[in-house]
Amino acid sequence: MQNTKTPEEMEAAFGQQLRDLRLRRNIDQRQLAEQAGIALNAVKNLENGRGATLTSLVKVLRSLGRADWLETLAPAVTISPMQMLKAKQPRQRASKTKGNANA
Amino acid sequence: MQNTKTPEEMEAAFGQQLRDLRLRRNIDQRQLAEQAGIALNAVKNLENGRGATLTSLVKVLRSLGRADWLETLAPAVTISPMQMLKAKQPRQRASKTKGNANA
DNA sequence: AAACTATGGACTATTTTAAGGCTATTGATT
DNA sequence: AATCAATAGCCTTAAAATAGTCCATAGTTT
Repeated sequence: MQNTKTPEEMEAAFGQQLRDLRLRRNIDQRQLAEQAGIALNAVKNLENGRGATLTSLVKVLRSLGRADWLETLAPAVTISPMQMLKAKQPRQRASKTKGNANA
Repeated sequence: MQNTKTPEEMEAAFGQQLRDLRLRRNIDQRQLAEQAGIALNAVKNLENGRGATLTSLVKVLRSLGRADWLETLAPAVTISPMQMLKAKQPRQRASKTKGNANA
């Protein structure tokens, strides 16, 4: 069962979360824009899911004190020193062999 | 103690995580771009932190099966039905009173 | 209910990114 | 070590986002 949301819907829902974060801190869009160092319009775009750049998002997250969230996408896999010795270095490019490695 | 990373560095580090996700699935940038329905260059931009749109990011996350991550930014606060009765409806706009509500 | 003000929406100019193609590099494979 | 293929980088054009301003709408406050 996959998510049926369209990218547009996902952006809008995401914008709502940003808004929630901002409101919990009780600051208005103008203040946030100023703190983040971007235009008020950029904040509006983000919250309304009307298109934004990753740069704007990052700056806003920093301002909201949630920059750490960006690091939670692909948590680094930690292995023991013993395993480390055996392990081959991680792949830097996708491999040719069609049979793909893992899920 | 705050993070000293610049927005640029954060974008680059984030791009690296995207790359990690992709490599774990062992697909190349071209395939990912195709699946996501965006240009190969957009994928490069994302992974190298050279500027990207939120739309591109969302499409890529969908393709990588990590769209759910987008919903983890501001988890909705759940309260009991009893609390619900007392609770005032959440703020829709930042308040004027300078004393801000919560951290 | 009246006043106040945060937010949405539109508009224009400017900057940035997407798209598509092409080459150079370099990791991976045999 | 030689080949093959994934990726970086650059170019041009089109599309999209930013910035700045103004006004309309609608929460909030008094």
